[in-house]
Amino acid sequence: MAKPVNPNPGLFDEPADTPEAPQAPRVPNAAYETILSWDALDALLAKISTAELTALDTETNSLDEMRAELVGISFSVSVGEGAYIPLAHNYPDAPEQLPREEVLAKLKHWLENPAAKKLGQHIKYDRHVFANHGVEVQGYAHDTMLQSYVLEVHKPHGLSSLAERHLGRSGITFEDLCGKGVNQITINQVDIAKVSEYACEDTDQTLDVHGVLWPQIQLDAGLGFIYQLEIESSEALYRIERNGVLIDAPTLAAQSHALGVRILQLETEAHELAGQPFNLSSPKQIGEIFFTKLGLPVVKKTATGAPSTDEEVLEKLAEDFPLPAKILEHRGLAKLKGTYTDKLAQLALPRTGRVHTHYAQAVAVTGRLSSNDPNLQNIPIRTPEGRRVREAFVAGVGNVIASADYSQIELRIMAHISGDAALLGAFRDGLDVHKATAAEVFGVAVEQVTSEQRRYAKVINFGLIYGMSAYGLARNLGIDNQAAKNYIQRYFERYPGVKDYMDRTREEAKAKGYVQTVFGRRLYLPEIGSPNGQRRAGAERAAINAPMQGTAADLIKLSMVKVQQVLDAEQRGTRMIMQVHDELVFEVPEAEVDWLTIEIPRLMAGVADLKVPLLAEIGVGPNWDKAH
DNA sequence: TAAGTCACG
DNA sequence: ACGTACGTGACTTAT
Repeated sequence: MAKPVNPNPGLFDEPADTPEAPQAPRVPNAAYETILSWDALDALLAKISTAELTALDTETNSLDEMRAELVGISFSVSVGEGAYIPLAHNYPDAPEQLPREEVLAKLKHWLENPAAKKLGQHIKYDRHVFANHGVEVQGYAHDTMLQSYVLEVHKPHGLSSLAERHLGRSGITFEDLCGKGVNQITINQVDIAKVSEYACEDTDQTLDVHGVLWPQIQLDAGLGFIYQLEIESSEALYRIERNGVLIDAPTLAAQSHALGVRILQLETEAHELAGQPFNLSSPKQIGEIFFTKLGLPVVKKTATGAPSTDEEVLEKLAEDFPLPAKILEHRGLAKLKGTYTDKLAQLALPRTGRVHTHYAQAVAVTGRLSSNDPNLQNIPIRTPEGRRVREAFVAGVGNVIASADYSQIELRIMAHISGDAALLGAFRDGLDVHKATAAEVFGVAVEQVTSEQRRYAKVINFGLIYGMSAYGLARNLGIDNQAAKNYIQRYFERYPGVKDYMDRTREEAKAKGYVQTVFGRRLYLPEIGSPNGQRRAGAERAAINAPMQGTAADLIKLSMVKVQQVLDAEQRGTRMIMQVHDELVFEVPEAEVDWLTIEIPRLMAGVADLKVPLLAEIGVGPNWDKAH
């Protein structure tokens, strides 16, 4: 039977998949107020000044937080109520609004007062928006997005999802207001009454969601600790994003040009070898040329059954044929040019030449950050040509770049959690851990370990962190299954504590449906009980990896918070400018280099007292490449 | 919008 | 017998 058409989607939709969600009656709109006079603003200010906690939200003309301008501000101090101050609605015949800068001047004291406690959904964004108007908001105590991330990392964290899931409330959507696709308009072009309803609903629902989630967090000391860490990290991340990183555009342009010349040359050569023109960037067309026209052997297939042309396949085919090598080189260079050397300078702010990434704090299920627009966490380093991109990450006049990274952080965490005596001993003795592993697995003295054996041990150690199988290890080392099995068996004989940890973790995941980091972050594994063996096995591997990756994420967040706190307290000129999972990058006045090279590693190593020492190493140079 | 590929830790 | 290493984001092609 066909569902009846809903004339007003979003407003009256039933929550589809949350039978446990309570059904609250829709809030009467009468309690939502639009502020258009100074008297009304004064009354609002009086109200929020005495409130215990105020939900605060901005409406803007852009999702790009560095460029977004305020269109209006909404507030709620009790559930069911709300107030909206329209500031920059400029459609034809829009009512006269209070002047934006004067309103902000009036609100500035309250906004910047740390004692005036505030709540928001994704507060890092709003911090940027206010900062764009010269206001540095203080007193942000809560963020419902981060509450959800801490409590239910595997579920969506958008406000509308939270309101549906926890309150059974729905509301006006952004698309209802502004449309979508090419016809989408910005919120300043939308009727004030409609936006007021929408904006008040946002702060109202935020306060309402907070009332449900915050008590749940308070029930568990570990979750409370992690939540506080997330709140403090949010501010540190805001500072990093705001600082941005200086990009040397001419260097990138020169690299782009050189890459372009070589790419064209490779195209010509590839077309000649193929006997016809084709698009070297199209795996489909490569497949046709390789496997249909030239009759090359199919090495492996993709997820959808098509013959694969990925790097591994091309390497293999390049042993016997000339064309795959051309494509391989073309792929690499086109990736560098298209993703990095062409793009990074475009994303810099013209006035400052700095790029400002966005760190997503509630995306990665392990507790890690992710970085986007641009992603500064996947800048090349593994090949010499790629690594040159890092030469374009530079410091301003009188400054240098410093990079501090945790050494072997995940293996150290594995040693801590497992308590394995041999692994703990290796770290306590300051050994080269891969070499030590090789000595154990191959049964030779540490001094006798060959570079080949060390390389094997390194792959094994990585494999352990990823919850490897013999099959996976065999593929990675290019050895047969039985040999891989033997290595793993040998490893577990030498490091029985690690074996126990792996077994315990699988059991814990199955019993509880989640695993935890050292600091109490929970990582849910919905597929751990799946009847599908493949999915279940995947969840088991994730269960083994998550405590290590997640604890490492906790540690670097602790470091970011601590380091920023010290930089502020000592009024240093050093600025934190990037985070890359186990690495923090700084722009440092030359006069502070001596201080920083001692103090940052000390701070990073000191954020936690584990059964193994933490080690952070730091390098300094004129650019990010030379700082390693 | 999905698929394939590849950049990072 | 199965057939994958854990976690991300961006680009290009093709539908």
